[in-house]
Amino acid sequence: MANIYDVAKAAGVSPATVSRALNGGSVSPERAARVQAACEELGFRPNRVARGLRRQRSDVLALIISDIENPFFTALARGVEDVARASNLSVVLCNADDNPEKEAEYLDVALAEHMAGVVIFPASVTETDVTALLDRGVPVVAVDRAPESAAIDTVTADDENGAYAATRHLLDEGYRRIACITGSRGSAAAMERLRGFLRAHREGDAPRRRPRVAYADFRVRGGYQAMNDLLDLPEPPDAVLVTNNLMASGALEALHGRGLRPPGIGLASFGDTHWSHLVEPALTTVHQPAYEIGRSAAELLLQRREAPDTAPQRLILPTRLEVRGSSRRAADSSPPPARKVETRVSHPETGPRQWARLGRPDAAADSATAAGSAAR
Amino acid sequence: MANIYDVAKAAGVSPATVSRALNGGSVSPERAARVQAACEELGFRPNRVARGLRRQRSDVLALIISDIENPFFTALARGVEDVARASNLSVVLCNADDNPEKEAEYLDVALAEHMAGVVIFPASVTETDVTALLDRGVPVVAVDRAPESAAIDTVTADDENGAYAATRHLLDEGYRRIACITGSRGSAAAMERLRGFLRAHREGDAPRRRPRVAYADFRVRGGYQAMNDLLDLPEPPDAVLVTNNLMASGALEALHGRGLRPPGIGLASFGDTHWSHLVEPALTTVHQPAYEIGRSAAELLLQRREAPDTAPQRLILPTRLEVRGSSRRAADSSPPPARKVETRVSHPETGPRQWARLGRPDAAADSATAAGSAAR
DNA sequence: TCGCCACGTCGTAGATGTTGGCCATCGGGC
DNA sequence: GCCCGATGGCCAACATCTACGACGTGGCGA
Repeated sequence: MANIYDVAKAAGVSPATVSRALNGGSVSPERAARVQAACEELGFRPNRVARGLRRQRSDVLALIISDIENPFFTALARGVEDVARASNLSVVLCNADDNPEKEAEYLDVALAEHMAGVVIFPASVTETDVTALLDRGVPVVAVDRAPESAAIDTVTADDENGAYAATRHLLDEGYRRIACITGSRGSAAAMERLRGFLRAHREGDAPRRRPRVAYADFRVRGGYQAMNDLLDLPEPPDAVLVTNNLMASGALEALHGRGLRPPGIGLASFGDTHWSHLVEPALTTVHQPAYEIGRSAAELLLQRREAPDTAPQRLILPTRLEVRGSSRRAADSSPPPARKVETRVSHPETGPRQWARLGRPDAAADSATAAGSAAR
Repeated sequence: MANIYDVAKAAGVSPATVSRALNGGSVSPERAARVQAACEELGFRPNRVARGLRRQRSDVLALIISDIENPFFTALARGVEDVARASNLSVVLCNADDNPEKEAEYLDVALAEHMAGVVIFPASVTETDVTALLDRGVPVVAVDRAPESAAIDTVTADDENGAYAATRHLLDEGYRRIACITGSRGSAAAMERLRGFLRAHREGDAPRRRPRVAYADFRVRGGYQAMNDLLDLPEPPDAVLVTNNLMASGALEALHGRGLRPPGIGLASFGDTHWSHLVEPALTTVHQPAYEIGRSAAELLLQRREAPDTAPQRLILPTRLEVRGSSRRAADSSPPPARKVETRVSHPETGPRQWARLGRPDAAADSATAAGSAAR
């Protein structure tokens, strides 16, 4: 492939002039045109590897998550990539599977590749060490949890209020023995959600008894077992808040196994809304703004790239309660249309539910078109 | 950060010896040990950018798909990344949104970055042009469709037999007016699936009338509208085969809107099985081996990297029919356990359904554990 | 009118960090 | 003594960007 010397020769200028012409240096219009013409004629594309070596930084950023097959991360990844693309950056995808060693390997690669930045969902608050990156001036933004090793930008969802709203909703529907299936005590998100759940129980009209809490592992099987354990209690709950999408899937499976459905049992969960409006029993969900979290994380990264020495920011994005399923008080045979609730403001929903989250920038007119993607 | 000269100085050898010590050249054990020690002391990591420049190829491969938010691509991406990681490669993720221009930009980047290879789901059979990559010796593997511009390795699912099995199943259940909602005529996969659907109708016990086919756009809204159109016919179908997961979501939405469910209407679809066992009406699905397609594509890429001049391969992976929902003939109030059918061999299913596809290599004992990932 | 200075433009050379080719050296076996 | 293999050092190459210096021109003051 043609290199910058070939172009220089063809345009009758020096390589430096070609570089300046392409990267916004001061070049006379006449020469710039000659360079432009030579580039097109030779099909010249600057070698990004050589550029990266010389400039000491690449146009690639790393996204380290636990598993792209989790729809939460899927939407997050899309948010990151959309922002990156707008700045001519590429995204490398790293599935660390919640394994600190695997994660450390990827962090090493990010360092060795001189990457432009890292967006990370830390596998562990204590073990994840990003100081090597920071020392080298590579910006790092954490999602959901902040590693202890350093103070860095963080983006989170408003887990506490989301859990509060969902619990409040179950209480309003008349459920009185509400349990919570949450994640391990090591997860900040799990604790936040539990906090919101408990806060709703401290209000005036809530039952006085202490609500039951099951700690599972944020995985399908964990949700399945926790739900079965709860249902086996001598006094089983009449409603359950499940704090992530995978466990919700397992919990639903358990309910299916026993033929339980509302209004016999109330169910609310955190998670995405791809399919939760289609399942039975209908699932009220705390929608997490995964796409927006990804966007924000990438934007913080770009900001920090420009201004490395500003104080770390902590961003908390609002969640949204999507209410579905028949109310216990007004037991209705046909499912009512979903309502979306954000900070207690509700508005009706029209048309078929979209597969993708709303708010993609290019999805203004018809979000299904932009979001849907094609085949399969 | 320390470079190879620092290490050489610290170890008392030349930079070339350091390079050989790290890359498997012939170095005396004594010096190799000194180099090793120096590396660790200085925390030396070879600069992958410089290495890429010198070696004229990088350790990164591109995955160009239409949208990572589609679970099919999500599983595919995971398959690609697992194989890549085992060979110390990284994966950059590119969402082309079925837009040939966006796709061309990403192909350009792959060229400019001297990437190790490209796995692509072509946005268009006619417009997608990968010859520039091939000319530069960059291996390209196509998934699902083969671009016309060149003969390259391809990996596909056995769409035709999958559609046949699903249609056969609906016929066996006693449905007689089965319609098909498929994708645009431009998609090879859509045509393959339609072919299987029609083949099942040509068998002895099938109804003589010509089955109705709706061409939609492989998107949620397309499935919703197509289903509504079918139901508005004077003689609506009593069962429908939907040929992708997004349209299936829309079709289900339409059925919900009319309160229809089996055995009043039969439904089968292509797609993933994350949630299809939880929805109502229960969805019989043609499981596509997305993860395995990703693995195979990446493996073909690595093979071609080693042996560039072998003839292009065409790989077709089997699909699997996952039967659910009450049979029309033996109308059963409680849903029977799912059966999995592959080439007409069925085996019973136990335990809660897993979120992730089976077959992840490290998921032997408990696939939920490996697949589940953590928080959210 | 001449000279100096400032500015815009351009070319040369060097730097980025690694690897591989080439050659020299050394030691052992025949 | 010769040859061969193993080992290791030097140098160049990969393709780009940028610091520095040079050159020309135009303006302005003397």
